[in-house]
Amino acid sequence: MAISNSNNRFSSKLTSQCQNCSLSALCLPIALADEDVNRLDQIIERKRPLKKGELLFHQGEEFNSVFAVRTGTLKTFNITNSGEEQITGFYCPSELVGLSGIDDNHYPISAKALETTTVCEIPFSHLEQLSSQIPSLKHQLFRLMSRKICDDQQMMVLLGKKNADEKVASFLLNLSHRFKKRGYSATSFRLSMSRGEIGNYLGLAVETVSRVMTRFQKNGLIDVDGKEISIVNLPEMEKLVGAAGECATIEHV
Amino acid sequence: MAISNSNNRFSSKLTSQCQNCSLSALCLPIALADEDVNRLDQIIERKRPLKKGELLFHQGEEFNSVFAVRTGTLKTFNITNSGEEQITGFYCPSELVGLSGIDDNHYPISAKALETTTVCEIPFSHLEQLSSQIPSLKHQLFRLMSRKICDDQQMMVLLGKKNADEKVASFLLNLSHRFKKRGYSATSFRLSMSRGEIGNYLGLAVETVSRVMTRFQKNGLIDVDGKEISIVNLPEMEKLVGAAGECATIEHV
DNA sequence: TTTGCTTGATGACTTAGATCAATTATTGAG
DNA sequence: CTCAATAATTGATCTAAGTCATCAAGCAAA
Repeated sequence: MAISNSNNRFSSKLTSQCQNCSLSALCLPIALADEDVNRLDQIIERKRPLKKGELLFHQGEEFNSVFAVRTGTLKTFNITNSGEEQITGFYCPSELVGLSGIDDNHYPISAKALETTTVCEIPFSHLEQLSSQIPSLKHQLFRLMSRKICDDQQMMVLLGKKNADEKVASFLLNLSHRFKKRGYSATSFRLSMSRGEIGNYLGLAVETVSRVMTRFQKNGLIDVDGKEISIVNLPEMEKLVGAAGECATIEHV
Repeated sequence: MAISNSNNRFSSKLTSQCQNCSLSALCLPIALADEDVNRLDQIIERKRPLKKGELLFHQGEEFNSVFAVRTGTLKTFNITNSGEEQITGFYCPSELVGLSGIDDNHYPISAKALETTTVCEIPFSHLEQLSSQIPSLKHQLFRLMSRKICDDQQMMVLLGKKNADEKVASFLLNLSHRFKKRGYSATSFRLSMSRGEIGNYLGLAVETVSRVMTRFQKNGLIDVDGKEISIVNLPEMEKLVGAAGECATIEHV
């Protein structure tokens, strides 16, 4: 029940947010055992909201917790030797941030709020301990990490092999699928990141992102109004990306 | 003792190969408890060697095991919708392949031998079970997966932000560090992959890889003789890549 | 040894996307 | 609401790296 409100803490009833949480697969299968749900629920801290631009954690900081986004959006990035920022991911509600810090006990990236954002903090040592007692919890953790590896590798394919059109289309469809999975519209949503951030993430210049999106609109693939996006011709977009089939692209957590 | 010979199975003495294995951190801390080492050792299967070009597992196949490379080299790749191969990684002795299959119980990639290669097969269900009984084993598994996430993200930075020179230099230094870590020369080694495979992995055309390496040689950075590589001017190469500092680049498992 | 067959190197040319520059929208602080 | 600051669009040019083409060097089969 990572994403429930505190006043539900000791209730076995799940809030609607919980049901869409990436941790739900982690919580729900064991929801029957109220005491387990409560044990998990009790290690989770709800933090005060982050304002736009605030850091959740920064590159090099000691790792203690992973975080589930409750509302809002985060980006993760690292600062390269040449001082530029390289965005490595965007995190929507119900997604988990910080797993890369487990290895050497320090976060290798920073996480920053793109808008007002609330998160659940899950102290990793507690989670790990609890996972010893609840095998299905441990298995879900392995699965989550495996999924992340899978997704990152799809991103490598995108960066290494795709052209600008395919990159932008993949990006939009990926967001679409993530929204849909959580019960929001798959065809109409708001981008919480700037064009510059999209370009940075996709390995493209801002201008290229802008041009591609304008062209997509001209060709009737999407409808752009600032940060509001509608996918008008979903099949054509999917054709552009190259249909489904690849790993967990579509199932991006 | 993932990488020991079978005749050492019931001995608590670790072979030298074991000591350099990525699983050693996973084995050695518990080496004191002979019975634990034996328990781990007993679930591991040594497979017959793979010949060059043979598949260890293929994209879509049911996931059952992760594999530790004992000798030789593997590449992992997936076939994109357009039918091209995209290489996602190279695996040297002591490195672990297959973690991306945990998520949906099927490997999302294929793994192929670049030369005669032997691996230890570690049935994941057994490993997971054992990890319930040995907390340090579980922790090491989390760390290994976290490390992989970290490394893949560095690869994303490489693909998204670096130019051809930086890509090739990063690649060579990464190999160098991995060899060094295992007690081999950091400055002189043999590439088991073709120029084409390097290019595919780095998001470059074969010709570009070839030209960059030739230029590096002209500038006295490296010495190339077919697949044999010597890094002549390590400091200059490191400067080219942009020094250390980033995540686990240098600590690539 | 000869005949492919594959891999790598190198030159000539092309191009996708970057960079530079100038406008035009948005945003948000006071 | 107003105005500076920031973000997005659009056009003109430039360039890093891709593509195409050729040749040389290994290597394997016969």
